[in-house]
Amino acid sequence: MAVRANVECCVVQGSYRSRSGEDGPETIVELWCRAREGHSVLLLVHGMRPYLDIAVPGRPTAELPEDIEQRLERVRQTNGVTRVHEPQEKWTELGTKPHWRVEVKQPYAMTNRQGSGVRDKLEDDWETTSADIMFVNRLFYDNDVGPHIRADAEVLWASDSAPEELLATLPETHRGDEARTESAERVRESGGEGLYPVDLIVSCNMTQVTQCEAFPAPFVLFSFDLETSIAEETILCAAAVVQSGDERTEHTFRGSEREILEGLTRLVRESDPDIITGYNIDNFDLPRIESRMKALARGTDIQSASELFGWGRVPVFDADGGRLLPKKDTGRRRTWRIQGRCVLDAWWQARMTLRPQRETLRFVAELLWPERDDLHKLDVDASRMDEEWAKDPDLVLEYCLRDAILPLEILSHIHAVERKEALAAVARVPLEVATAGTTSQWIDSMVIRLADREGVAVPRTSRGGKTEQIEGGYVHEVEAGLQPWVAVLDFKSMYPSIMISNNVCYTTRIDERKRPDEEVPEDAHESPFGASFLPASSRRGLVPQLLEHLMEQRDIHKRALDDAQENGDGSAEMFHDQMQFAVKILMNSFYGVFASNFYRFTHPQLGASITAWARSNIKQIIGQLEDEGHPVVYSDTDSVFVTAPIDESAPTLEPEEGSDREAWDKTCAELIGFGQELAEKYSVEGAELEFEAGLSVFFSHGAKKRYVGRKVWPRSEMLVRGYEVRRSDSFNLLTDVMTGMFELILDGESNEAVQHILQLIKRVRAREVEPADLVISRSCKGRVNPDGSIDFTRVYTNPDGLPFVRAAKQRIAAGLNFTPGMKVGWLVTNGKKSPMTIEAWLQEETGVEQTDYDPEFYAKRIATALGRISEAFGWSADDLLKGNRQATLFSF
DNA sequence: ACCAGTTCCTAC
DNA sequence: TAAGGTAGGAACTGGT
Repeated sequence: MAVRANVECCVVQGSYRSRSGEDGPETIVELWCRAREGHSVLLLVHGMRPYLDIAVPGRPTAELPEDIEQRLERVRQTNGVTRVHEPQEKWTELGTKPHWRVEVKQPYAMTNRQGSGVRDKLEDDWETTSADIMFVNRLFYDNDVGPHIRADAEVLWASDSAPEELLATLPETHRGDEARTESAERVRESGGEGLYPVDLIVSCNMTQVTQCEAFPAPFVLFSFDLETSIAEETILCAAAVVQSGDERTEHTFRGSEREILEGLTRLVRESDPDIITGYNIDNFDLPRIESRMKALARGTDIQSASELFGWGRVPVFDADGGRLLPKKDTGRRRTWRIQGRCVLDAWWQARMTLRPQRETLRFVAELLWPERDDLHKLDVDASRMDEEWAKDPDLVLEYCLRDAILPLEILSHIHAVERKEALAAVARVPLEVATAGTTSQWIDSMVIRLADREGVAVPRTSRGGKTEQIEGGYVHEVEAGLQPWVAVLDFKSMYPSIMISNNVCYTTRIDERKRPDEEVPEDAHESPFGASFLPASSRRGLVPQLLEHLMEQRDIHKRALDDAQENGDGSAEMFHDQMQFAVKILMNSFYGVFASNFYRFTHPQLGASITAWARSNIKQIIGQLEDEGHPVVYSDTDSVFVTAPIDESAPTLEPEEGSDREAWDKTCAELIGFGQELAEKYSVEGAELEFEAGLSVFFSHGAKKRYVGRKVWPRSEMLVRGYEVRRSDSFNLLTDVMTGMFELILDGESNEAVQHILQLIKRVRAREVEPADLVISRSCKGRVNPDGSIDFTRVYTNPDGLPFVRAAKQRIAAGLNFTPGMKVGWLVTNGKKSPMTIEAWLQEETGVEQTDYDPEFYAKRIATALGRISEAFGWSADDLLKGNRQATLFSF
């Protein structure tokens, strides 16, 4: 008798299987999930059919073509087509017209090669839509669910790790190791591949899969690291750490390469992780395991290969063994695909969230945990791994294990898993799409399901080439010098707001050429660009609907976040904070996707209109403010920096602790009042202006996107934008001295600031500064050749003219890892030559001290960067280098 | 000394 | 091929 169970889980990844049964072809969706209670689940979903929609090409006609029946009959007779549904009206760019849903045998029948797929064949006579949707996505769209689902399902098998209460309800034929053989057969009967390496295997119909409220799923993480020989390409040893909740288990592997790889594979299959991590595993460890697996496996025997690298969450004993092996996807997908799991590389996550100056694991560990020597102490020279391994294998193994632990620490520190799960929940995609997918996939997930509900046909992603660039945001000129008392105002979610209030959407764009008979109401929204959009009363756009919903969602999470903070509920606080952040990210992604020239619901007029409205709004406000006597000192896209009308006798410096603050506090209050007043005055429905910050002083050297300010509201802090201080390709010494300089300038001590610089330049020339503080770094591209070497010529016109390419080449020559896109550091050893000579900075990895640098180069570079700023006070870069001023134009 | 071209990184 | 956007500053090379 069938036992049913209610499962609440988060979908990690989905896939599908095809079979032909007695009732014809069937496509079964496989969902790999982690249940709320902690066990892993494989869910087989039945009842879905692959399909596409077809319509008569061109503008809709009053009558269908006379031969429509014959045409449809030809469709029915097309090889691969199993059924044609009754027509439904759907909106297209050319008007609303009937669409027939065409079911096909299997997903592959849609697009199989040589133009013989159903889609290709039908395209000659029909307009095809909904014809490039990945089959698994259909479950999420058609059922309107996200990653957190509830399924009322039949239990096919449960391991002993499944929840006790569930096991108690199961007959012996359905549980534990003794029931493996017959259970595997049962799973196959239900369309699965056999006994998947999970805790619970269940099956249900798509109607039994419903949305459940998002919850933090107790994912299992697997982090690993390899140490490899530099001379031989072989693997010397490996370490892995499995994390489940707060528990961690550590494992080390040594011996023959075969033993190491088999050991890792057994551990993956036994510990059953959802997420695979490590440091730069996408570019280093996973490719290395693959190449060693190929060298060690017996020919092309899948069985033998899978013993070494069968990390996929599918049964081992199966003819269809291709899914057992991880694969680097075709195309330029950044990460690997491991069936049933997702790869979350700590390197990439750290890079994106921390923007470290350098990207070695050592550097990131030191950045995050400066006090913890045990995490970044260097005891092994990575560039001499063979010698180190020969000398002290235990030490190398210890080092390897530490490098397997660190990625888990990094992911946890930056809440990477929570962030990805929240993104998945808001975009309503499997976890793997949140971690490895693209922005347009997230937007697709939100837009397509709404389009389906609203009867809008879903066009294919266009393959058009480059089109003309659209005009972007407006940036106001900024004058060099100090400006006291400035209020910063900005539009709240400017682009989303514009899209909502003007009903901007692919489905609302008025196009008299494409739809000449469409009624154009008087109150259409006409953008300054010239394009027009229907008012919401005629047709509400998909995008405005989605954005409005997201805005509401964000408010809900923000309120829940406040409540959680008040109640001291840490986990709820984390959850709602991640959710509101994910909503923000997704809201801001809409504009970019719709302004791109390839997205399926795109038209160049959409992006151009949005930015035109934005420019018009901000310029109008600037004009009004200036007319009213409030000078605008700066503005960028959605912000305005306005001089507050504050009496010249008011203090501009915050008084010392304890001294009389009355005048200061009063002035701050005036500034705040002014800011709030402006925000209220200039806010209109759909274009809300917010008082963002109050600055007691603002400074720029006169370049757009570069400024600093002393914030007095809402918090006291220094605000810096654009300057070297913010840039990851600056060097510490410059960053530090510039930060100090800004502090002094904002305090009105520009003379003092200049004196500091002069002294620093002296110290640099006397070689009295730490070489580590002079390391410059930039990211470096490259193409990996089949043999693993890097080709720089395919990405750079003159690679050897670029210092970072030379630094990358030095790294490679030293036997250290280089992966395209990674940041490389260097010291300039002779700046007089052209190109300058440099030395790659390898000290963090080799432990070998590097002291050679060109003092004059650094003196000059510091003088140039700081001179731009001190120029406002009469000190040019040359003056700084000379140590005195020729002529005094100003006095301070 | 100055210029054009290439490249990266940042602000929105 | 697969793919969110534009505006803008600055460093450097390799020329005149």
